[in-house]
Amino acid sequence: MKKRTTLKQLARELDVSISTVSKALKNSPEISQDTIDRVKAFAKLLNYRPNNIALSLKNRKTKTIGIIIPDIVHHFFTKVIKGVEKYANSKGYNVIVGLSNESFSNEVINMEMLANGSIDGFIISMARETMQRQDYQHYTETLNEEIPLVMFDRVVAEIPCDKVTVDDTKGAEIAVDALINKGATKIAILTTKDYVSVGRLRTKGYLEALKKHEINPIPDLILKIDDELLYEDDHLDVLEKQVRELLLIHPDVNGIFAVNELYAVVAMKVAKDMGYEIPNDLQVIGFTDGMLSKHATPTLSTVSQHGESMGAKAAELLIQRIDERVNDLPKEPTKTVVISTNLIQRGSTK
Amino acid sequence: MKKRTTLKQLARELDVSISTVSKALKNSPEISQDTIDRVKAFAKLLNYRPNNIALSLKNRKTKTIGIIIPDIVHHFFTKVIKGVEKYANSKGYNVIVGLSNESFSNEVINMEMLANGSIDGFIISMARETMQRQDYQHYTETLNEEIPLVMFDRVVAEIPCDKVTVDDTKGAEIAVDALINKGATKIAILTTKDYVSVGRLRTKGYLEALKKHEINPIPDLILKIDDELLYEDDHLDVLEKQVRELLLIHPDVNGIFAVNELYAVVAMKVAKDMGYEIPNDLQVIGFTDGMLSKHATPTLSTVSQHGESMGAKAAELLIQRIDERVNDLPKEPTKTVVISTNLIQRGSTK
DNA sequence: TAACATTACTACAACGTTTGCGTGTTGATA
DNA sequence: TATCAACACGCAAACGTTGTAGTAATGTTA
Repeated sequence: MKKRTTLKQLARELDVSISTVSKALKNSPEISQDTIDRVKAFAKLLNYRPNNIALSLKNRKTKTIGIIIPDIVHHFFTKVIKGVEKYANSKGYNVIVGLSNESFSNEVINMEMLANGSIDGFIISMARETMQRQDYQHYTETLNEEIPLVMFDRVVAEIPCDKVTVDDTKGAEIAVDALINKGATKIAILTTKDYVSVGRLRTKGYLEALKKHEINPIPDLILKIDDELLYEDDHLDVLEKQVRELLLIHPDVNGIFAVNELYAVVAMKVAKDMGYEIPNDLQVIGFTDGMLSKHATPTLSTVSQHGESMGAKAAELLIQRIDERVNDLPKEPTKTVVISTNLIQRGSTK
Repeated sequence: MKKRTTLKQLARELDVSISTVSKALKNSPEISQDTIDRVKAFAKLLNYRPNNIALSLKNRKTKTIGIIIPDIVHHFFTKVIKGVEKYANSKGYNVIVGLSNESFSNEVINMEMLANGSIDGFIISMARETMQRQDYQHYTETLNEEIPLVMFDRVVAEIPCDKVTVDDTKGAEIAVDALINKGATKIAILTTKDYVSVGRLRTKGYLEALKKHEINPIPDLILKIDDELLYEDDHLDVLEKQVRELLLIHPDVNGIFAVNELYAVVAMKVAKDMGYEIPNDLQVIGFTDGMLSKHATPTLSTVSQHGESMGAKAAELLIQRIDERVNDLPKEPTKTVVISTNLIQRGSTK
């Protein structure tokens, strides 16, 4: 295997010491201009570039951050990665991606693979299974080892770390509020099981909006769908069936709020099939502004989560913590940054 | 900053040498069972884990591969990453992601950041700007340094490296063939400018299918859209306008083949607006099987690219090359693996 | 001309591992 | 009681850097 150019090689060929070469390349005043020029010329000739791994070892930091997400085939997470990457790159950091695939053990394994010194800190959104098991040991261990950790979107209060979330409750409330103001009187919600924090919080926002308008919530109209079927195509028909049943029993539903865009799109499809006209008979609002929302028919009004901002913010918080740690600065208390949502009005509402 | 447990610490506290600790942890026969037990117990107590960076330095390999893609907010690339990650992880590799954002300089910078020893090899899909400029110096340099490189999807013949592509021509041909067999007689194509290899090749397939059926291609029906507006929302209306004009001039078009799903979905939208009924008046087939295809109305028939397989295959090829290099095996000639496409029939065709 | 400052380097340790080889201590054998 | 394995461990080098401290060879000052 051909070896890359190293200081040692340059030193040997130029007949000076390794330190001289190192210093010359850094324009150290200790070295004569003459030598500096010679070294630099030769280094360029051999296309020398310092070995990052050696630097990481010496400096005890890798300038790399790890991001662990449940699924990459997902517009929201993808936006977050983009935000992380942009910010991280601007600070000279690289980004290494781990996919938990919604599995607890994958999450643990991935974190362990990276916590061996490969990264300076983590950005994480919990796997579904981790939320279900409520087993957070790997997070606390990471923190015990003083590896900084920032959680986003799917967070949990028990872990004392910086967090970036969306105001799920508020976002949902605003969406449902909008539906009501646009004339919807009987509003259903398509949400997830309660262990998914975002589903729970958005349901809360739904209820609060109803309360504000003195509408009594009807349990039938709250459809808690098993999150597992969210991205598995085979199960989408289950979702369809449930929505169909809902509309059969309550044909006068004239508003639907869905906690993600896929539920919303599926609901629109079922409703259209059943003869509803959107938005006249039935108005729909989703959550997360992705490709589907933009290109559904009709286009879907939705609560935008600003994934890219979330990613950038998470990266910012993480890098701050890394600096704090590396420079032995006093520890700031952990903070939770809430990114505000906003409602994007499109064709599925009046 | 708290330092992580190292062999040195264990050695000091156990009052043995560093080598003894290292060997004990590896169950070396040189070390007595008694010592092995003591060391292991203590190591577990202090939660010792070997420092990956030090290992990387020693072994001269990082067990990390870099993937550089033009855009992560894109279903296809996301699928590829997933495939890469899965395969790489199964082989003990990590994946570090670089985003070129379709920009040449970003691509170069990203590669340089990683080529400093941070990764053992690259998996790359070219940025649009790189294709336009046809400047491949950074690829050849990488190869000169003997850093293995695998290109996928957007590849270029000039670079002597392993490649993974889709049979774009064949895939397009099959799609157009299907349209014709289903009764379409006047078929338009929505494609990209020619510098985008996939656009060019798919157009070729379109022409071949027409030829096979002895249909004369009509230049008007070949719409070469500037790829730049593909993911920039502001420009989507330009696309819409072009499709609308096409249909106004040629109202008897009864088939559309689009080289990606977004073009297809937009075309369907315009056509529906203009009163076409899909698939009865007009049949549509797209390329790339993403979220949009599955959830458009009607659902979109499409040529599936099998992104995940492509990613897995690319990773496999790359890791083979890395092994080859590390173990100084004789160099296999470079190969190009073509992943076959298949046509998924859905609601937009009869 | 002895003492000292300056210049231009080199040596060395350290970051955390692994591993081939050397070595001191046993107990057994001749 | 010398000789020799076998055993259990330590030493040192190596991976590629950086930075501190040390050192020759000059030139400058008293």
